[in-house]
Amino acid sequence: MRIMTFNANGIRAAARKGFFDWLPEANVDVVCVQETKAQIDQLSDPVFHPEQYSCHYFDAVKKGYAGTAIYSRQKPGKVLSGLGFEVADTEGRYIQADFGDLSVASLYLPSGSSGEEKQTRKVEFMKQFMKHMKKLKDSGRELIVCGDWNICHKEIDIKNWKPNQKNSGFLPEERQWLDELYDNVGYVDAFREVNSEEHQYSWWSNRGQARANNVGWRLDYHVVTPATAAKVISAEIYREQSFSDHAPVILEYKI
DNA sequence: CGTAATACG
Repeated sequence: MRIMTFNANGIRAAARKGFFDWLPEANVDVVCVQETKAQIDQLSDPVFHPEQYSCHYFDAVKKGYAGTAIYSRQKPGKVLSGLGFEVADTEGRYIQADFGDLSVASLYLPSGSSGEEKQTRKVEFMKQFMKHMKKLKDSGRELIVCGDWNICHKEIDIKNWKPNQKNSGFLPEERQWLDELYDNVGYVDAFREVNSEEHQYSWWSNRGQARANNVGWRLDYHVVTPATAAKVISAEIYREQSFSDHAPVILEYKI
């Protein structure tokens, strides 16, 4: 099973740049999209409902903002939208599709980079989301939470770690929250199971020549249960595919 | 500076 996570930064913009033309070539079974920045009535064009896939969108109430989606070749047994708290539910930040014993989710964790109030909201979301992850762990289901986590975990995951230690996305408390998720709650950064290379980034600033020079951050993860981590075959970031300021990240699993 | 609607990342 091949699964992609992709922050589209506007699914309509990504479509114009050829994302849906490339999709068949990517040959994935599940696509987890973040920042669709559109509401379902703005996505009536068939391009946004590729034929081979069962497509589910979860939009923000606010127009042109946030939103997640899941496309899957197999029709999900069940789709869950939201998490039961305000920010997740009104901003379309979490959608989960269940396939038998396996759940695959698309997460768009809030960004805190545009000010102190946004950072406070992000931290509050993180707190609530940790509870959700603990609950899911206890359910014993096999789980793959794909998405834009908006946190860089380690020095290896960011080009310039030193000057970014006081910037949202690489704050010590954010990195510690991921430590907690991995070391104590028991999840695994699936990408790092098979890929320990440096310079593996999934997001680059639009400013300057950041992407051309690969001055980036790894923010887009597949966070999985240990049993699933043992099934990772390969992990690749498609930096050359410029549909968005994020790159698609595809993992292949023995599922 | 790009995306999409005048904010947000």
